[in-house]
Amino acid sequence: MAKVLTSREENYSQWYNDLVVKADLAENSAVRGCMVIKPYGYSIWEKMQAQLDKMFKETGHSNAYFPLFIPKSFFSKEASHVDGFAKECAVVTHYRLRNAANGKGIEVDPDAKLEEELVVRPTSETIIWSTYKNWIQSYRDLPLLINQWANVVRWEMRTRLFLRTAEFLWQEGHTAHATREEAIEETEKMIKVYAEFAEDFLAMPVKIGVKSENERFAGALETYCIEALMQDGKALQSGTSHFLGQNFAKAFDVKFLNKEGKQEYVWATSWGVSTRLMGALIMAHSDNNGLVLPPKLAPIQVVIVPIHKSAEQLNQISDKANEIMKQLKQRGISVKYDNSENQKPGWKFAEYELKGVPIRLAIGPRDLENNTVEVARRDTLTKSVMSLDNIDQSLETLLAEIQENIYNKALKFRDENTYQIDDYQEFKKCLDDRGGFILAHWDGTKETEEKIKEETKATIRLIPIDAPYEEGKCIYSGKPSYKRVVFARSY
RNA sequence: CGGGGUGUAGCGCAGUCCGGUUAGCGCAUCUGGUUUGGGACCAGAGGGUCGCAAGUUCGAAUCUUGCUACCCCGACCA
Repeated sequence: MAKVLTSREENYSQWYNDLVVKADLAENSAVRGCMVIKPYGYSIWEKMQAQLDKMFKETGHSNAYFPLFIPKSFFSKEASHVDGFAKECAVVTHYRLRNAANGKGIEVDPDAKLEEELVVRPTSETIIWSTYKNWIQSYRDLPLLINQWANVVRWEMRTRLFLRTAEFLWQEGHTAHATREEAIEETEKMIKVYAEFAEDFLAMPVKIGVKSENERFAGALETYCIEALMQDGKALQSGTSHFLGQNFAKAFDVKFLNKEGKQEYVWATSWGVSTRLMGALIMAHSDNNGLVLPPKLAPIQVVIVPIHKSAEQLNQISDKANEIMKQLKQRGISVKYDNSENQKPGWKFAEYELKGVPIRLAIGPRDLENNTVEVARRDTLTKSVMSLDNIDQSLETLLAEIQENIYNKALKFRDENTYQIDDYQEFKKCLDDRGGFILAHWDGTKETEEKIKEETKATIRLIPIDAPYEEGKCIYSGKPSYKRVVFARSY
């Protein structure tokens, strides 16, 4: 087989880059740091969107849309928020171009300078809370549960397709509540929605927890997150949910009249997942033959490849393929029949493996005689021959099995790469040799976390919310600690 | 943003050091034929402002300067 991918063992990041491009998911664009998401990649994103959107609606949220541009002054209203984002904001300063004086090309018209510069949103808390001020007067207006699907811009120095790009697509939920308790409950509810989505659809096990102060979202009192382990032993933050307290309510003066007739500041949350999930999906499951997609997110779940010598044979195979397609479609299974003459079957086999199609059917003259079909699984790369009787039922079952198998494989990998470590030398050695999640004691101080980061490049990925009480000593300082936190090197 | 590398046909590359016919090769594409159970074969054809812009020169893919994009390593971040 012709080699199209760099192998994981040879160069993991090159493997990732090759895969994104060769599987037709995305490519770099003419704009620095920005990607073009190609149709095949975008259709995976659309599947993610559809499912998440459904889950948001089920939990009572409605979609809305807020502007891309945010007046600069809004940004400075919440001090820690501006600190967090100031270094990576794109700013619009002018609103007009003109023909260049020398007659060549165009230039920014210096006379068209904006009175107030506009920040291209890196996130929308400020524009949304300035709006919520007008929407909220009474406790009867609460809770306010809004989500928006949008693009945001963070001017990153170093970008990688899907994992970190200057512009990316995401959803951001922004909710307003009457009480602290209710807001915390919302924050926790949504991180659980993300975890459920990651596990059931991405087939990717995640750990849930809260961020340390260092890693917390700028402007939040508490940041909950889900973290997944990639095949190279690095962690990937895959979703965050923030309890914002009353910080934004105070910054934008959003108050409500409670049942007792008193003015109170509103309690806030925000939560988001992005096209980074595409990166997670790729790095969680794929192999040296290409993408491995969980059936629930695969744009094509079943592909049928005909194998024939004569045109007459092809006709017979096509009849059979059409029958199968009809049955599969009735079950809501997406299926493609690739009868193109351009490529030989072998080429097609490799191509659909590269693209991660979960099941491939091959039908040839032998199958016509025996009323069978050759079924190849992408997750195990195994082939078997199945009867065409009830093939739709068999394949539906197989898709579910593949979904489960992919999850179990990822779970096994994560468990095998999660270590309890109590010795700092061993901690460092583990990071260098194997990576993975390291459960270790930490004294709870910022200073210790920063020292560890400096010396090992590992950060606290999360503090588990359900960690058992366990007396121990901080791996770095030796001070007392009562639960283990999760360390890892991360993306 | 710092250090290093790369940019020549859709893709992968040679040519650049040491300037000089008409800029090559493989894959892909198109045409015709033979093929088809794991990336087929033969024959022919099309496709290039050599990343962009200046400069040096009789002459630039090749030398000089600036810019730009991508890749790798750092710092920063989802």
